[in-house]
Amino acid sequence: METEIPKIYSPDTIEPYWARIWVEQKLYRPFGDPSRARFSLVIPPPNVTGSLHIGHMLEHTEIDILMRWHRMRGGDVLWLPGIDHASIATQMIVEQEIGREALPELEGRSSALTAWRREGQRLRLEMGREKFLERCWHWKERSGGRIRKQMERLGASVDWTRERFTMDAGYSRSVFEVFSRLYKEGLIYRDIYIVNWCPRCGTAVSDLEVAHEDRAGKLWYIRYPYINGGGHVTVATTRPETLLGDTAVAVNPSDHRYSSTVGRRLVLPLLERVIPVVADAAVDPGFGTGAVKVTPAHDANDYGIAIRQNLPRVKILDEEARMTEAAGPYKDLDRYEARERVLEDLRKAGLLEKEEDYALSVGVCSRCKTVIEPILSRQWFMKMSSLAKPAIRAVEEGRIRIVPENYRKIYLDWMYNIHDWCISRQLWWGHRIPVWTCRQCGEVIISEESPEACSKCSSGSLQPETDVLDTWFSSALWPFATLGWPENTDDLKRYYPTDLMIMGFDILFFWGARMIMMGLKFMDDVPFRELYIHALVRDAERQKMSKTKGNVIDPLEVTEKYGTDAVRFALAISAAPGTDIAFSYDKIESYRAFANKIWNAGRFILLNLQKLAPEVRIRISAAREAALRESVAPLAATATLELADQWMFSRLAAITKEIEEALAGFRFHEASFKVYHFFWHEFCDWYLEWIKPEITRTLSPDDSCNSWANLLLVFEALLRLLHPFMPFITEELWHRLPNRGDEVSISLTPFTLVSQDASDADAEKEFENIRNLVVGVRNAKAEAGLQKEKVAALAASEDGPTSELFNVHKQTILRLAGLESLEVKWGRLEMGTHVTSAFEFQLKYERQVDHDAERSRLTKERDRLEISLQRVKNQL
RNA sequence: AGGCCCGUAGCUCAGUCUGGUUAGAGCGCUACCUUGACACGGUAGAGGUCAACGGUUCGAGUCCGUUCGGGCCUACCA
Repeated sequence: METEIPKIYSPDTIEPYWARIWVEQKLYRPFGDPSRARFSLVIPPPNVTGSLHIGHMLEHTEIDILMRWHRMRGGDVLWLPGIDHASIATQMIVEQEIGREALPELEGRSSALTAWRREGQRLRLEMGREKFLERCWHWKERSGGRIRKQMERLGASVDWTRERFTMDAGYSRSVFEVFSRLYKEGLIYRDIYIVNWCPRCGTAVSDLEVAHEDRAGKLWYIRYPYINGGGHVTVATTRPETLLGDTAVAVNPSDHRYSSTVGRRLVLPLLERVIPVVADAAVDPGFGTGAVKVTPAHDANDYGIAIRQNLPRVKILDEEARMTEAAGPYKDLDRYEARERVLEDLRKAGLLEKEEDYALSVGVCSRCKTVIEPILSRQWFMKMSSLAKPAIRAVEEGRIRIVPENYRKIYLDWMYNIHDWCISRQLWWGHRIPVWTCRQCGEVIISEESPEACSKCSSGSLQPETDVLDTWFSSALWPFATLGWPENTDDLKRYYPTDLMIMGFDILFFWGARMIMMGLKFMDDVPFRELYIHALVRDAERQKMSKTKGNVIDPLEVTEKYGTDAVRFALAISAAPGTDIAFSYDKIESYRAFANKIWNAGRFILLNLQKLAPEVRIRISAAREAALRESVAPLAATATLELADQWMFSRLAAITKEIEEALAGFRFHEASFKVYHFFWHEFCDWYLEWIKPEITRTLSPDDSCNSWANLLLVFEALLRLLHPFMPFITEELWHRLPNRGDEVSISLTPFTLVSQDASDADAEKEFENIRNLVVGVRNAKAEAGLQKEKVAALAASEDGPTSELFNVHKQTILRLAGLESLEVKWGRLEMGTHVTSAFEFQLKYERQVDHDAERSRLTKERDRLEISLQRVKNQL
């Protein structure tokens, strides 16, 4: 009975089927078995803000390849999935949604987004905190579900039973615990300090959330007259409007130009306030005039000067970046209107000395691109220096290995220069800071639930904190909070520290560094042992993908069009560590072709299997299976194997090892390229062609079926080798192959890659020698390069090479190439070859009817095997 | 102001860590093949002073230095 197998592989029915089965069967729960090698990883939780983009798909593909690989080697593998609440990003999106609902008529207009955001923000305040949070949770359900669907469709082998969300109850408990402990230790404090304020989002943001943009600006030189006449001091500034908040002019104490000026008093232009000239080492004498205006409330540097010099702080900008009461006549003006007015007035007063063009880098909100305003504000901070120290040591001592290595230095540089972290946000969506302040006595109460009364004075009048924590505060706890901390759960004991973390460079500081600090602080151990930084996916022109440029590749769209396996493979084969990926539809198409190639190789085997007479038995003996598993010395005694089988078995063992090495080093491109090339150009082009006559032959029950047994073993091993890269098609074909219980039996266990872990050391060595003659050349080089005298002696002697190793290679070449003799002279190997190409002549030789043509070809090859002594001699 | 990455075939990229095979792949291109797994295929082929210069080495795409071109990151640049 023949089953119809289509000529073209169609992933659109097969992939969703397996995706569903995998989830339903909860296949990817870890064993929890201590006798197995543990491998755990917690997912970098995607933001609930929307659906996954192609960068996520790359990240998940890389992780999934490793997870499946470790699982197939018998490991106890945990990949824990989850989602991040993404405080500021989600709040913005939900506001925007609310705005859109209120103003549907703006749909399609270019200004719609801004208007919706503004309206949404207004409506949020109107509906109040509770209602708004309901909306956010509603959004979370929708978006979280979408993300989960996408990951299932990708075939991500996560354990859904352990899925976490950064705001679920248990997780929030961890957040509270951490906050409370850090507060009690004095590592979290509340203070008035200069913070980065986004006037549009209405919240403080951390240094990391400020993006820098180069803009053309101007440097204005302004005269500040002495109070009692007799000249002026000129200062240079890029922000003249902040003059209104100046409380001093500062110079460097060692700047002789100003030594007599320090201590004198000036009249602040426009406002006529009297301000002193102070000396402070923070002033760079080389900038501008060497004298700098000091605006303590709106500049972090100046704030430092103000503290040291005991200067007053005048806040002239409010939280919407409008001028305050303190700005006198400029009150209520926007910061840019104020700038124009101030300049105009200075000009009129003759105090504007000159202006110069000046390239400045201006800080903008990384969310909404609004220019950030440094503002003096009361916020919560985390002290970082004591937390950073162990995190620096962990990386320096190699307890965490960062790959690629250049990121290690970047990490360390940042950690050495770390500043305190502003952790409070004036937002609603997120973990509310668990603090109440007594209105009576000012006592600060840390509590998970709303307390009844002040613990100190028993007053019932408590002021709750309204701010929430920076999203990254909770993310920093991810590796242990997801495993149940602060409870000492079995999962925590078994799977912490995790073995690996994979993330993009963009969140190394936001997240990676902070996880390391928090893990060391609360678990007294690193959160992960290796940190692999993956590349960015760009478009074919290496441009960043963005919706506005319209060059995004949507994972759902390409997955539907080409199949998940093809997209995964295209991503994996492009993923060279440290290099961004130029991604294109062309690429995906060529790996769809690869999937089809795999399909058709399988189809060929299955069709011919069906044609066999029912009484024909293919038996796979343990010895044959062992030959495949341990085929490290293919040319040794395994006499039952045809040459082609020996070759195939040896190549399979070699390539498996190479792929495993590549995966261990996160060289996904290398691993996938190897499996691609091997499957197509060695297995299909050579082996399958070689074995074809045997496979298509009509067999009788007396036939040994050796070729069939070999082919089935090899093909099945190849499916397993391919599985981490292309899980769907390999799963489908694997299930179509004859199984245990059928007459034709394949006894290799399904979840073991062919591996050479337990190989005989001598055999391995011989295999290495034979497989790669290049190694021999290297060794010859080492002898030649390092021991010149010895080489000179060798070169002088007529009887050629004396090296044992070299003779081995000579013999190998002779045997493989089927040559009668070979002239070998000591020196440089002109033709490099290895077992593949040697076997290729042999295979071709035997396949060709035309022996003469092949003989001349081999003669040609032999000529290229000539080793020339001349060069070495000349050089010596 | 520091730091990082990239420059290899017409295009997009591997290969550089660990120097040594005839520098590879995909797409595109040329010729032939609709052959019983696969035209999303096969066979054969064209196409490369590996950005430039200098150094180390018996040997450099690979290591070191300089320059040019492109991109990126960090920073309390007033």
